[in-house]
Amino acid sequence: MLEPDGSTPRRATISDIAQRAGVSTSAVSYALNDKPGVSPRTREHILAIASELEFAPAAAARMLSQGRTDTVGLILRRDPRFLANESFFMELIAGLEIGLAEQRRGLLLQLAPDRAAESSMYRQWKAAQRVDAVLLVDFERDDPRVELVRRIGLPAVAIGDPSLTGGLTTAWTDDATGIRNAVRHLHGLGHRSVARVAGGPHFAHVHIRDEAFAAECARLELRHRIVHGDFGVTLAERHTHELLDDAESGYTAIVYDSGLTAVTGLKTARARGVHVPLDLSIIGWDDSLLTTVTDPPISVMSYDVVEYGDAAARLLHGLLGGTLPAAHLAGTPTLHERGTTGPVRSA
Amino acid sequence: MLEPDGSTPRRATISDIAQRAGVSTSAVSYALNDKPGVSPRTREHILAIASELEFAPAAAARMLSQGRTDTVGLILRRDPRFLANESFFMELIAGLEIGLAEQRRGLLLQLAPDRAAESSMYRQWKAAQRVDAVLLVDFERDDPRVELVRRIGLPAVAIGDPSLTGGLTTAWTDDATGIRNAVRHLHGLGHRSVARVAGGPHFAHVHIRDEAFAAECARLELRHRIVHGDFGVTLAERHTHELLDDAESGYTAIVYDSGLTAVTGLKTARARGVHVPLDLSIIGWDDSLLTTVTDPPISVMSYDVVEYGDAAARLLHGLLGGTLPAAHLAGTPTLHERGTTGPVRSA
DNA sequence: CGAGCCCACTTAAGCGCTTAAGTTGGCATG
DNA sequence: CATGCCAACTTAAGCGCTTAAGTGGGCTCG
Repeated sequence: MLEPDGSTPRRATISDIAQRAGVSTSAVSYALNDKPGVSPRTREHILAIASELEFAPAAAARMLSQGRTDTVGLILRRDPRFLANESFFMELIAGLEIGLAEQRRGLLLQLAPDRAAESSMYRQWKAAQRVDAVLLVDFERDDPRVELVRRIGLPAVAIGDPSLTGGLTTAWTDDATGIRNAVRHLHGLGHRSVARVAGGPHFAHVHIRDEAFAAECARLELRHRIVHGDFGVTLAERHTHELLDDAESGYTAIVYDSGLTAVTGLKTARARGVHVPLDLSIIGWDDSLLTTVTDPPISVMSYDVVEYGDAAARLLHGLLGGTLPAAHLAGTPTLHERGTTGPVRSA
Repeated sequence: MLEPDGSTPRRATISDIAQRAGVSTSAVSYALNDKPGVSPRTREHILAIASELEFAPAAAARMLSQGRTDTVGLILRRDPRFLANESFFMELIAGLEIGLAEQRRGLLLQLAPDRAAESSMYRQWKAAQRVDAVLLVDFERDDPRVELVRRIGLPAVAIGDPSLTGGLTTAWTDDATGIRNAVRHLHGLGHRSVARVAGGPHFAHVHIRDEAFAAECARLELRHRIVHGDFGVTLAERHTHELLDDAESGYTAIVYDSGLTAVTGLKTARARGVHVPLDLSIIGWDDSLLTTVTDPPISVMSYDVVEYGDAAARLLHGLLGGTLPAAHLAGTPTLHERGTTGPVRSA
């Protein structure tokens, strides 16, 4: 493909095709886009030449004249150093890619250090028409992005609970039902005093799990308690100690809000000589290698995140196709029982 | 920002600015791009109007007339389901983003199911001028992508060992020196019989580590052996058993090629009643949560992957700026000693 | 004091597509 | 056999920028 002089050849344009085929560029355009206006014979001829030249329409030219980019944006507002700790994002991205690939759309990825940077990036993308739509993750309560994308007219698909996405097209997982099932399961095993080590309460999903957890415990008349941390190791450890110190309450099960905190809880309990699961049952959240390599492996509430991403991509396709915004349930976390849950040791 | 009728306002173009400022569009263009041709007074005036209108140049128009997209592409040829297992990629992406953000470039991310799909995506990107350059990861020996990007004239930065990237601009980490140091460290601890549980031998970095490992062991007159797997749990377990079964060789240390395999090795040894690190020292590769949550935490060879990505982004900037291709050392894996390495138990 | 020069602009062309609005020539129709 | 119509095209305009090539007026300088 190199020219005699060693330079890269000029890429083919529709004009080149037109010239070779002896037609106008518009005929070529019609043929390539499968639109009426050319005879089957001519169309085939044009298509043949196009493929011979390995033609692909210049993305920029298409964008400019069509006003669409076939690209969607995703901004992750996370510390780059900790991003990799959450396999959730990588799985979500994987799922998104699967869905987007089918739609022949690309994914423009960006990290933002803070909320201001994130917002200005959305504005920027909108103003520069860099993306056709965006995906919103990591919802918080009263998330300002809902209002923002609406105001600037940037199509968006939210990945989070519908109660917080303000009517945007939403892909969600039913965490409330999930945690209710977790509580019920523990209740069934004989646990009567359970705790929850939660993430930051400003996160929407944390709040939702809080409410459902408390409600279900109350319904089943379980003694219960929730402590809020930040998904980090330090607080998870401290909170686990706190709960285990509380002999009066005698918690026999703890539900953690992530895989990492659950692992931390397991180690902490172990270090105190508390046997898991005989003395204490532990349930984590979200499946990952982390929770499977411990000894014993940790029982977790989880759902298929890759599929979740795929579902979001489909919703996005619908949205851009004109479907009206709606929430779409993409899964309910299910208990994957492994080695850290069991019946209460008979007193 | 909504019009009275509820529709989104038309975004501002340079014509709008030109009109308001009472100048031509070219004057606006010169002003916005900081080029000569407008007086400071006019420039300021134009800039003021632009910011008032929240103007951002249409990316597509820019691309079309400039022939550049300010976007770089990254294709990951990995099974979406397993992608998240390697925190490496997420960290690398994080690093890339840091570097790219400074250059005001975006990252177009794509997953590919196989090599054919990957190759055709590069061609596609090149033909459609979707990206200015690409980043190449996961190098294999005789990697066909080196030839491909050269032939189609797609600027590329390779992330891998220079011996395999065929003269492309390359960011690399010195795995050979890394593993030599690991071997030396073990030797210093008194180990005289060491093994290596490696990943798939078609991977470039695996091969490089193999060679350096063998050479260093030979130099230090250590009994040694390498077994090749696939970075997966099943083979890692089998191989660990195999090595520990080999009483004659009496391996007292095993170096694994990843975090996951090291964790697997630790579990396997434990299950056999082999004490780590008293009976067996274990070294993993690449830092991740996985290796820190085990008990004991695993000693690993690692380097700063985020920085690695950042370095790659910088190289890319240079490449697009006309710097000649060169290899750039971005780090040497260093031993992070934690709980799985120790002196040989005196016999 | 006129020639020439340069600064600060404008005009116009072009990037590679899409698409609305012509323009044919062939055919059926009354 | 003139009329009209439709399929199969072409022409031309436009998307929103960049930039090479003008243009005119104020200035310097001999």
